[in-house]
Amino acid sequence: MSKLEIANRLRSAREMAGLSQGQAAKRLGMHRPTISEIEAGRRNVKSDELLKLANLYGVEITWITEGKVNEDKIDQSILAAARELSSMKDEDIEALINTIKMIKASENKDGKN
Amino acid sequence: MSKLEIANRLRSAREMAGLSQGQAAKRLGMHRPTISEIEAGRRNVKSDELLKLANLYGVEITWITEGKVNEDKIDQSILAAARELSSMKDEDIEALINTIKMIKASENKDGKN
DNA sequence: ACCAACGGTAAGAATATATTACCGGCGGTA
DNA sequence: TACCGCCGGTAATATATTCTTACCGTTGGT
Repeated sequence: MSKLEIANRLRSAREMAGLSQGQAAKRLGMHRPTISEIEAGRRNVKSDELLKLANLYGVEITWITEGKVNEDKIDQSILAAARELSSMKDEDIEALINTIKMIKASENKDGKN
Repeated sequence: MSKLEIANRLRSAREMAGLSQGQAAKRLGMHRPTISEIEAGRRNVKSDELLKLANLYGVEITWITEGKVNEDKIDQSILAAARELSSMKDEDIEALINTIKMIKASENKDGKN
């Protein structure tokens, strides 16, 4: 199903990025047959591979997985937060705080290419 | 690494969606231990699972994988409330906003189990 | 006490992946 | 022609992961 579509879009993205399977594999520390099998739809893509592939190919993950492009950047974010906060339920705030802790805990991570 | 972050966000998303591991597993035709192991960061998430999970939980894939959401706008009413939380850094605030949006989205979803 | 649901995890079977190697095709070039 | 280097596909098998069932302790309700 969407596995094949993902495979196809991964191949398209790689080609649009002007990379061979070998080049992509080398850059990501993967083996070339892995790329080949993935693009053939015979091999699953792990979520962290998906991240690295999308990043290397310069596309958004949602384009790989769903074929959709996400638009804008977060700008007026803080304003947004304020309003949303006011209508949140207590349990949601609790979950939110847990998430904040999580964010804090994983703060020193790298995500860029 | 990001595998653990993904695991944490998957758990957060599930909880915010108000689903137990068993409910989520049943809905997606997965086994409960699979969800458990994924959320513990011991099991890889396949790309199609990622798709289904994000969909079920009512969050965007990019939030799961990268902790980011590209989305719209809101107002400025309760700015003060947000500022209270704003001993955080900008990047954390950004993540916070994304989380809030996610929570709101899940509220209107199929909250019930 | 019971019961039901939750989430964690152990263990062996089943499946998937990693890694190496080999294949044929294709452009260039001598 | 032959040779070369790079490309992408794939076979083989040792290794790793996942599936599946089952059991555990905890919690909340009756």
